[in-house]
Amino acid sequence: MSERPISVRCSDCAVKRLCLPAGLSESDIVRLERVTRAKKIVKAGDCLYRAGNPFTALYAIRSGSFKSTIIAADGDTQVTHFSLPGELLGLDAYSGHTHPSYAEALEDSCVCVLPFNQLEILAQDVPTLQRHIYAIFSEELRGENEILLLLGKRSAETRLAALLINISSRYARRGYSSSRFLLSMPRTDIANYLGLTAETVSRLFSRFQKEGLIQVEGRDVKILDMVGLSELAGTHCSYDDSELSARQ
Amino acid sequence: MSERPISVRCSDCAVKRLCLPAGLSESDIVRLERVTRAKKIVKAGDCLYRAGNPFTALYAIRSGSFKSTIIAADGDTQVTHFSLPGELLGLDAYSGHTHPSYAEALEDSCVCVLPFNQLEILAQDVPTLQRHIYAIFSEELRGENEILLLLGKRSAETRLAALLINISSRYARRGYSSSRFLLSMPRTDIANYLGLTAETVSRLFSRFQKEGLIQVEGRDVKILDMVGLSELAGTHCSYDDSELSARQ
DNA sequence: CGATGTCTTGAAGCGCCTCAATTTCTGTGG
DNA sequence: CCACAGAAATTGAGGCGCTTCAAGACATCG
Repeated sequence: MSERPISVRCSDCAVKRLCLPAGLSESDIVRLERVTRAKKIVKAGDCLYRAGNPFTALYAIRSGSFKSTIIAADGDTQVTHFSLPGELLGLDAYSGHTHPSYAEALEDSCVCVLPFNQLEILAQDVPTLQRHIYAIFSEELRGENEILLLLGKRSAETRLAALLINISSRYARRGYSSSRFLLSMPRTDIANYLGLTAETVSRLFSRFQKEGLIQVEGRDVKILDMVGLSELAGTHCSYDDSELSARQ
Repeated sequence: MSERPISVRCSDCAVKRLCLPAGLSESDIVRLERVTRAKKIVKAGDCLYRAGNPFTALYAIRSGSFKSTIIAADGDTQVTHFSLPGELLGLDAYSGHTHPSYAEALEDSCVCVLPFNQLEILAQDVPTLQRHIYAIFSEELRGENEILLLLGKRSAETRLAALLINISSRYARRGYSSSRFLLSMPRTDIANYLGLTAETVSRLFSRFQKEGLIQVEGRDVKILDMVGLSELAGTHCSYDDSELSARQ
């Protein structure tokens, strides 16, 4: 896990529309760049941080993807998030001064290191940034509630359909195809995240394919019937406009 | 749902240790009081806000309790939170400018209205308050992850045991008994929150009683074997130190 | 007092898990 | 390049935990 200066600026970044620079003025972005200078490469399977590590910074994903997990006292593990470029990691660590969760790279990834005390000071000075940070926290909470609904009330097929629709729309926001993508996580992680077993997830993938909803080959997923899948998910594609929109 | 000036100041408030004033200096508390002047009485069964209502303020619970729910497109409901005095409501509303959830009073309750734009301005000026707000957001996220673990991986008995331990410790923090309390929510809400049915919850209450872990009579709960219940919950009483501790 | 909502208890059914066997994929070294 | 080992994914059969459905007990309130 090397830490080296990679000369990429926010204003050139592929995900600036989704990340902290969103909505900032040119000059404020320049100030933000001073905070986001450090980058970190995390290889697939390595952890960006582990539970118990001191909290010093937030991390913005530039490329790659991560899974967040917590481990209970008895060793039981729960995958709580899958994170894509432009999203922030570490938000849950502020209050306890240590990370309560693990962030493991699902593929070779690159993140911006955002020392939180510097970000805090900058936000004090740049109301737009401050509001954006609130919005990210708030949006994160809103999203968690949707997952609670999924885990609390929904059938296995609905859960998987909802995840596929969710990932699809998040890829779309990033300019990738919404109908075809490569899942960066293994079936076991999907199952764990959805509160299911890998076997059930595998069976569902097969069933969805048989029903003509998707076409799968390992982690390569093609959505053939977006409407049908959305109906299964029960969200009516609502994820499309559920991402953060921190206007003003 | 009346809105009237009730002359109570933060410095006199029963839950100031748990609420926004925590850690603030005398003079900063005075400034905070100017923001928190408005109170609102919400009668049992009434909603403090509903999904779709414009977001204008956060609410700090002074007395009583609330349940937060979201309603899916198909009408399915999920209880996402039970909130007690000193806790904040409305945090999930910031990003979308409207509340995504409902907050219904479980009993006659009183809240402080915190107009968010005023709070924002004050926080800009009072770093301790700013950090406290971050801490509350962050803590909230951390808590949600624990619930995900509960819903994703735990058996019905573990879920209920964990909820009882959780509520017990939250009452304790407020100076009430940790071993005996009155649940303000009906079985259906508990079941919904835990992703179970009311019948299952009822059966578990009966079983816990038969096993000598608790003594229940309707909503009146007495915990007879805190250690045993904690072991069932799998948390080893970890909820005790999981509340927000927004030092510096 | 009946009406209504909450809670409890029982019996039957189903959805997902568990266990197990096989196939496919991935990387590694000969 | 192929052989091999280990992991990941698939598929099947059986079982269990919780849900569903139904009936009754209990409390509260007009």
